[in-house]
Amino acid sequence: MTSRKSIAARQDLAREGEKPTGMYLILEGWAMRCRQRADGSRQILAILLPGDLAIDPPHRPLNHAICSLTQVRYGLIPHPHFGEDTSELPEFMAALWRRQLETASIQLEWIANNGRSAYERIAHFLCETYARARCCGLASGNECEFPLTQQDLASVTGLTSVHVNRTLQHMRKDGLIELHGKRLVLLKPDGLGQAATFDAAYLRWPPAARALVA
Amino acid sequence: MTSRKSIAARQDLAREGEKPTGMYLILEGWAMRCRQRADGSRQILAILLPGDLAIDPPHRPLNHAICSLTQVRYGLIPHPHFGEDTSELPEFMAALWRRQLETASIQLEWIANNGRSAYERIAHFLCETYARARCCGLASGNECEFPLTQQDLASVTGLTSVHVNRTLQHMRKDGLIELHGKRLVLLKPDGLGQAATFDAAYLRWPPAARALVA
DNA sequence: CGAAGACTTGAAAATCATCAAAACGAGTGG
DNA sequence: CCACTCGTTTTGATGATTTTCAAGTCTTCG
Repeated sequence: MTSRKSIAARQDLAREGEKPTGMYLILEGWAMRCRQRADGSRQILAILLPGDLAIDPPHRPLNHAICSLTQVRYGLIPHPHFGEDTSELPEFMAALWRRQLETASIQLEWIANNGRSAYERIAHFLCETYARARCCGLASGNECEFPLTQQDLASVTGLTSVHVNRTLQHMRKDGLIELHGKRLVLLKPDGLGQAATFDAAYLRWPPAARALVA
Repeated sequence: MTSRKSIAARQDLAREGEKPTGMYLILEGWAMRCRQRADGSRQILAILLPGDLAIDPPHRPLNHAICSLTQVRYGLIPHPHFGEDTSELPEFMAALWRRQLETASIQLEWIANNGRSAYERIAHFLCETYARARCCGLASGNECEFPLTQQDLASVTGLTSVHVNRTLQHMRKDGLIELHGKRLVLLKPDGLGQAATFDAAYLRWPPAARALVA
């Protein structure tokens, strides 16, 4: 890793238009891929948790930004080199490849959001995010840190914050969740999963990232 | 490549629940990733054109099917092996890696659909698909083959076929497209691109696939 | 305490879904 | 060539979902 940096909440790790010089490895805190739209609204394209890598094509301007949600510690790892004279460790390449396949699986699941209702979308995102947070050791019991505002949830799901608010109230009335003060509690994980048709199988959690962090 | 196969239109190359034994390389024809939902409706998660690779985590059941849209010729390539004793060609690995990054870029773009209106979604899909088809040599002038029905378009965009129909009529009235008989014409590519806020930069087209096919 | 951001609420309007039926088109067999 | 069928496209009417706008309340934090 070339460097380790720290950055405050709600700042850019990389801006739209920049050409990434490496892969961003999140060491601590929450980050996201975030696109600014012409009308000023934002669209969140991915959530990055500790251990996650933001890998983008090298030498190409990003068409979105990579931003912190909370304070973030991160590292910038040079892009791997696959040429004849590669000096990369094979197990590093293997970990990277698995990671990328996992990322693709998560992205497919987000694409499936297009066919889901507001309630399903939000429920699915909460299930996924909780599961991922849990695997980074960020959850205890049925509870985890959750630094997204309802506005952020709206940017994730492509809904308005007003509708997110009402849908969350609906979920609370259904006794599925608690959500306040940057903290999420799954009161009925199974019920929520059912509402979201959530099946965690697409989430694999090899501790590849830990090898990279070490 | 272990084998080359041919399959009729609207058949499964791989079914949900199967564990893929390799990567599906499309040689000819159109294919898709397709999820069957509980209520019977389908959701199209990706379109696969000649030269495209469907790569999934090995040894894990697919949570969706890979199906043909038209008649398809394809090959099944063993998953790459990254161990110490890897026997893969470095340029093969490099091509594979670039391919996967490209796929991730396209997927991010589809995720952005969550924040788009029906008109934008459809316009964006048409732009992207035309651009990709063009790069496979499947387009001439502003015209290309387009084997998706309006029902398929609905499955891609997460809309109903009725609404897709009305939106297409709207586009025709705007003089942007012609679409009938499995053929798409972009009458005003720029106008359509503008309506979709489409920027082709995320599509890179290294002829990597050709190296794989050869 | 004050200010800024986040959350909540209500009413009206736009978008999109649902249901049902009709028109169109391509292919098949008589 | 015609009649028939099947899938696709088109149309209309109605209803649900979601957005928009605007205002109010609640938290958090300096």
